[in-house]
Amino acid sequence: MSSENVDTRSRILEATVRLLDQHGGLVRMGDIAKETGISRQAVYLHFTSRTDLLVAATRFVDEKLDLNARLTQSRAARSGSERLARYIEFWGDYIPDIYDVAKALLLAKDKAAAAAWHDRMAAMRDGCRAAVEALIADGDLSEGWTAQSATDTLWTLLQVGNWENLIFECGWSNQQYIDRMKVMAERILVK
Amino acid sequence: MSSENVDTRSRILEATVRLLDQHGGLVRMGDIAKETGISRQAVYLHFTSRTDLLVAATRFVDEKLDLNARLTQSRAARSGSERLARYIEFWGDYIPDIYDVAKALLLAKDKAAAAAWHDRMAAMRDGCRAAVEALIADGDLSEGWTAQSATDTLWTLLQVGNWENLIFECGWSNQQYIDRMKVMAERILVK
DNA sequence: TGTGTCAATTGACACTGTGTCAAGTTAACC
DNA sequence: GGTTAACTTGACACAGTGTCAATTGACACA
Repeated sequence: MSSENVDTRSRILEATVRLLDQHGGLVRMGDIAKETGISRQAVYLHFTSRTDLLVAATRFVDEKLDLNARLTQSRAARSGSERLARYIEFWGDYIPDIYDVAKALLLAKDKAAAAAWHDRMAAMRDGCRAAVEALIADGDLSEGWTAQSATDTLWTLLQVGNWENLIFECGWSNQQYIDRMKVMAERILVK
Repeated sequence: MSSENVDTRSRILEATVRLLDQHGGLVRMGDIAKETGISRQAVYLHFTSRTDLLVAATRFVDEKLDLNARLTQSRAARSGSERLARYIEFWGDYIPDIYDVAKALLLAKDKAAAAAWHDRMAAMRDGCRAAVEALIADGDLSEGWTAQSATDTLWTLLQVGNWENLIFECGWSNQQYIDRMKVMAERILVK
């Protein structure tokens, strides 16, 4: 039966996430196997490659987080400016939850990993675009921006690398990240 | 004599920069040796490790660029706001010149490479801090920022990852990067 | 009671890239 | 002619990924 199969697969994913949260990035297939309590080769019975596993791990974490529920606040916003603020809150709450796994994916430098990362970032960009369009609908996008360039800007502002820098290098709290990011986005984009 | 030595060393560095500019990041020691016209082992007679070579390559490029000359405009600025603008121009002109080499250093994930990158970023932060302090001296730093948090923000805004995203993912020209970055920094930080 | 299936195990192995080591070559310099 | 230093050649250790083949053990079905 495949229920045993699915179970092992989940155990591998859980072990992967656990290890990544502890050691960030530098986790080997052998470590994961050990943590799961199976042989290294057994991991390859469930995932074709390390990247495949990492991609599955990010999806696995996403599923637990119920992103749609988290996004309702932003989607229900009644002004563009509010939508922008709620989206930044969503994102600021989300990053810490996926950071370790996402980071590992980013560090894996093969093409499949890059493509998977690209996909995630494209999805995030859609959220930025929606916020920018809500601003435009209100006539609140400030001078000098097109929908495109404003989306580019917001999207870039919210890059994981910026969060990483502000949290780990600058020592900001996550709340500071969210609050100040809202201020920045507001000042840059809102009329 | 060591002049032959120095000469070979320079040829290695030139070959390294050339290859990194062409193929970005994925350049092996053997490739560099081949491009230089020497054996792979000879490279190790001049550089103790790949990271050592990459660090030397960034310095090598820096030396050619005469950073002090490029920075005089910013340092001579007569207002905080102008200093900020000139610094962003300096940085925006600088990144394209070192991007490929810096990127390779960033991709090398050992500790020495991380430390070298950290140093470069710390130097860039000093420039940000100077601009922020010039703003403060003019009484022009906008509400809500301390010298520290404003420096954090500007520093983060100017991260290479943001340039990379805007140029390669969003398709901005370098001039657009500079102009819009000035607008952003101004709106965020200047009263 | 056997038979087939499927997950998992074990151990060997190919491959890539870094870095090391030892012995030998080449050329310049005295 | 002999010394020195840069360089060459080829072999090798090491880490980590991914592959392969033979085997074990459990469970299901008949």
